[in-house]
Amino acid sequence: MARKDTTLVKLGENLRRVREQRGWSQEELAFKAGVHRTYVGGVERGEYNVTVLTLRKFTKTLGITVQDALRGLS
Amino acid sequence: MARKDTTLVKLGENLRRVREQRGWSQEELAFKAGVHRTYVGGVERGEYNVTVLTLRKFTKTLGITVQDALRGLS
DNA sequence: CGAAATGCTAGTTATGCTCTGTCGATGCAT
DNA sequence: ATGCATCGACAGAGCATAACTAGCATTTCG
Repeated sequence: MARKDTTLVKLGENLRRVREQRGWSQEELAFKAGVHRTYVGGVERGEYNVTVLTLRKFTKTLGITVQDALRGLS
Repeated sequence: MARKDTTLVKLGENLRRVREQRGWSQEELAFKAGVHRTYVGGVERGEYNVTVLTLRKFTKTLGITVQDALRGLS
């Protein structure tokens, strides 16, 4: 898909920031959210065009809203 | 995907409300947003798990933010 | 150094999205 | 009252890609 689209990069940055605040590794977040480890990395790098339901898995696990995750996108 | 998931139904309701406020048919919105006619209907009915970039097509066309579209989801 | 965390690639599976077409409801002409 | 056009719900088939998985390379940091 639109690899490295600025919207997706921004989303990835937001998710990574929160994950690091929680002190979790990508693998920990992946397990808690029920997705694959390498997928978390790809999302954080803005390489995947995530679906709404998958995004909700991340935000619920991280304890933030979908709005938070999408904050500041161009 | 998770057809009729409450999150997707809510998203669809939000998008439909704005489209109707604009006085546009599904086909008009589809054309302006660059997606297919039948897909708009499906999204509004909560039958599709939209991706972030597709959601942005809708929100940009409708002149709202992604946050607006995702407002009030359970 | 050495181990854990992450990056990256390639291949597969599941599904997002397109496209064609049918149907019933509605409205508005003639 | 009967065309006939627009609109939206819905199905089925196919293509594009989101998401999963395994494996190894690289970075990070004690």
